[in-house]
Amino acid sequence: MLNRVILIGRLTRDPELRYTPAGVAVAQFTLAVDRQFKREGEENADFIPIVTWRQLAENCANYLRKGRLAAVEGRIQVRTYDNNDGKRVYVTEVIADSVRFLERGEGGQNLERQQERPSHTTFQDEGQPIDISDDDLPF
Amino acid sequence: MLNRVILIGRLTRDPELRYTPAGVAVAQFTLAVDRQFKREGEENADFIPIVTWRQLAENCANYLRKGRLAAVEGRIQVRTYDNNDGKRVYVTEVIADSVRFLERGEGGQNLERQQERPSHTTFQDEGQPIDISDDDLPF
Amino acid sequence: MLNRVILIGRLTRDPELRYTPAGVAVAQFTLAVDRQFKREGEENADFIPIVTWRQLAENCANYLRKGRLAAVEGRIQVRTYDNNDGKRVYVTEVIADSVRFLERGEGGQNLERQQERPSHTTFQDEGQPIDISDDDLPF
Amino acid sequence: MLNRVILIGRLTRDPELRYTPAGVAVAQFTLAVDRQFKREGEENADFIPIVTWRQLAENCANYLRKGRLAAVEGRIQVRTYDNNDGKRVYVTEVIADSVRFLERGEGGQNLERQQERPSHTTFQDEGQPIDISDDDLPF
DNA sequence: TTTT
DNA sequence: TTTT
Repeated sequence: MLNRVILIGRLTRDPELRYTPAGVAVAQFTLAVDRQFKREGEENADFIPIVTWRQLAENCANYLRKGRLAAVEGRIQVRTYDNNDGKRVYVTEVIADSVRFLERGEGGQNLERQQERPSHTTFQDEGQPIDISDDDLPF
Repeated sequence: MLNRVILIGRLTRDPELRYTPAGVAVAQFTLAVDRQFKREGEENADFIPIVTWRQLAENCANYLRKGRLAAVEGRIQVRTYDNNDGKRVYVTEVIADSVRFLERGEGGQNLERQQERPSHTTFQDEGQPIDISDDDLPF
Repeated sequence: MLNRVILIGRLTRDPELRYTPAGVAVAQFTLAVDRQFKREGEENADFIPIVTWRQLAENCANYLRKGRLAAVEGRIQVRTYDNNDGKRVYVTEVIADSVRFLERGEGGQNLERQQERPSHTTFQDEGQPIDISDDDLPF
Repeated sequence: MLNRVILIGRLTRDPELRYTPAGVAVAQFTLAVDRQFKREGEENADFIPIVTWRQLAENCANYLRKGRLAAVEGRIQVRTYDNNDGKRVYVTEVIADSVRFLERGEGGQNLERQQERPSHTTFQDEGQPIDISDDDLPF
């Protein structure tokens, strides 16, 4: 069925790049998406965890940095696992199939990895889902 | 910033209708959204919690039932609270501003509340967010 | 950049299936998408032309019929050509990459082609755009 | 039914602000939305006409300029009218209900109207559609 | 040229 | 009629 999410927000930290045991790249970061209406005594943003795979993961790790504005297109995924206390935990993430960098990287931290970075480029994930079980996941 | 979600799926149960202390209607239900690609030994759907407010909540409670197909438009919201063990818990929900009923209700459980129900109608939330804190929430 | 469209509506006619000179399937149909607010003396729907390619085109031609409810995901494309009077004409279409059939086909016209039709299935286009010029287009 | 469009692109010109006979503000501009895949001998962008109403129209006219990057959320609308030669003409536009300015205005043309302009602000249309017929339209 |  |  249909499951589509489009977000524009800023990264709360640099993306974290890892690899599955099978060697597939995964990058994770959190988008702070400002809310339209602000209320007293409340956060004014939603902090939404984003997951990207394969080449898109590597591009995000190479070109995105904390504070940068990005547009993310993807789908909501709900993972579930049992924690140490035997309680079921629900993890909701957006699996991105496209990430657009809305600002050029002009300085900032970790610049060394940003040398060849593009500005205003869209990166796509073109892959099918990978056959991994949750315990293969590097996080 | 931009935060938009569009889902099509089926209700896993009848919607639950409650009221805030201030008397504002809230309805909750879960949408089972089938995944595009199926993998071995895994759920083939994401179960996504939906929240609706005001008149839209009442319409959902009146006209939607377990198993029905619906299209939901809204935004991702991440709530956070500390549980009994003093652990921070993250709750991710889709706050709907429009719900479209994609099937007429023709029988099924709880029919009594469905007498005047429409088929293929879209209901909208037209309101601003309500000023409630988390402990006002009836769930 | 980002260009995303999501529509739910009914087909105004059966899809038209054609082939480019190179043998690539193209299907076209129009979705009638009801407007939220109705006004006096006006159409109550937008009639939006949809184009699908390759296997998705064949699936639409095989399983979709006039009057059926469908969800379409795609992007807006604006083609331009010069007509007989030497005037520039703008054609706006939605190029679909996914079509979901929201009703099973239970009779209706052209039933012969509907024998094996699925209900509530999503079909995807997985292809890259094809290298054709406008005069290769079979319409 | 559902009719949702999300675009990110650049304005091809400054917005044009007009008023209906009843005094309602309308702004129009065109978004150049780069295509994902480029093909030989073809435009690499779709040029999509955007219409905004009321306060949102005034904000666009005040703060958006040619070349600026913007995110637009809205719906596809197809208008139809008969031209001088008695031919039916179809006009497809995106009626925006939210426009986000993705770049601060830092110089450029027509700066005088940009003094108090915000950066990275989202403006919303909150109105119902206005009861106008096509010949009231100022364009 | 329009669907329910 | 098109933007970077």
